[in-house]
Amino acid sequence: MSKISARRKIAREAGAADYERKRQEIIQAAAAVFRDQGLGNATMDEVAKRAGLDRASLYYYFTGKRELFREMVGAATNDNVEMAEAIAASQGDAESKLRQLIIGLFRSYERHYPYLYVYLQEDMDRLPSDSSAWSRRILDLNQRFDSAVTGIVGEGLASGVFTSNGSPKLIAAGVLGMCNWSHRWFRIDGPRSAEEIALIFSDIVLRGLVSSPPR
Amino acid sequence: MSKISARRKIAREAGAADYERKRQEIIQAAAAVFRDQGLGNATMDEVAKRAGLDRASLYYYFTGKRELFREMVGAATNDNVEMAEAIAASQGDAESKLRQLIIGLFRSYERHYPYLYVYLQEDMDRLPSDSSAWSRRILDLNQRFDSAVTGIVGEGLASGVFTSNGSPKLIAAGVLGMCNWSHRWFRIDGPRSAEEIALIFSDIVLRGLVSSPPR
DNA sequence: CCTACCGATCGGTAGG
DNA sequence: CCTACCGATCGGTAGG
Repeated sequence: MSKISARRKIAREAGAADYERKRQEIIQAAAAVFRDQGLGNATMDEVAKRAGLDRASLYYYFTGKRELFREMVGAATNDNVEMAEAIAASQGDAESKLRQLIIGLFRSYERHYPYLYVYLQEDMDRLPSDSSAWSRRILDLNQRFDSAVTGIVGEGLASGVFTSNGSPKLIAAGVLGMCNWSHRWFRIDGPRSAEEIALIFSDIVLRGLVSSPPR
Repeated sequence: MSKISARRKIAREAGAADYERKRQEIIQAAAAVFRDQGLGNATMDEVAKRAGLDRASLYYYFTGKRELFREMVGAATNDNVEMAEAIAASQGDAESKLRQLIIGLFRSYERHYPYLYVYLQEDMDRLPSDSSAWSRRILDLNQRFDSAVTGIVGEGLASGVFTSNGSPKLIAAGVLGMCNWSHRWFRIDGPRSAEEIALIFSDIVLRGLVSSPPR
């Protein structure tokens, strides 16, 4: 019996719900391990221990480490891009859009914790070169996300709402860096919520970008 | 001095210079590989290829991958901390200090390229747990660096030069994130010099932090 | 006896 | 879901 049909059989007998629940448990456990150790250093043995089952059993639910990683970051990154594109396409000036984006991003980090951080801490350019459909999709998502942010900044500069010597791309890189670097220090049980942090950061960035009224 | 010992001395001196030169060549090659692949994924074989010698020969010059990494990032991080502490201890208000720090940091990235990026892209908390003297030293340097930056921000808030709802630590994390994330996108042969980028970023951050005069 | 290596192979561990 | 095990690969080291 093939792996797929074995899965189907189990799914029928024990219920697809159990199978799926177990998968989610494993993803949770794996995410904690990946976050702590990094994808490369993390071992499947460690994941198994954290999930409370034998290492070999992981391969019943997932084809391997790579699939585990992909499933945990795929949905989260997708959400993220949709959020950014919705904000970019919305009504309002660039200032409010950029603020919404920073807030949306931090909320996303919190809601999907730690999936997006697991993703952020891996440099996709450096992951074992693999021109798979997944890699191409995630690269496309990344580009769309960057485009949305760069677009908002560019809009702000063009309309005169923002003032800066930097290009939209460079400014976007700065703002995103400020947010993304939080993967090194943000803790879900820390003193500040993601939203509080987002507000403070967006205050700084927007005061820094928004053109001062003439005095 | 006997003929023999004279010869030995010359041989030793010429050898030592060659030896040191060779070491530096290897460090250069290894830095490029570590930067491209990340420390964990990089193989000594790749380093050897890039350096143009046999893999086994690397072990004549370095005890291993770890020593290679340490030597390349050690000096650079040390410079960095001294720079930050000198700025923190200097005359001037927090605004000019923070600007100097951002500029100093980007200059440092450029000058030590890619050593500091090799360091930044590794999460020291996650490197194979090793409470060696080196690890303790580098951790201490990190703390001193953060303290210097946090100190400058705190000084700015306390003196009223800066206005923000954020703590010095949080603001410092934001500013440093903006700079540090450049390890993902800054290229030494890119369109902007490190200094240009630093000026643009510090304009944004400082306009965002410096208290507006009452209108 | 030291230097700068090389070809071959070790022990240990990873994913599967 | 486990026990036993593989093929491959890595960092590091032996003798010459």
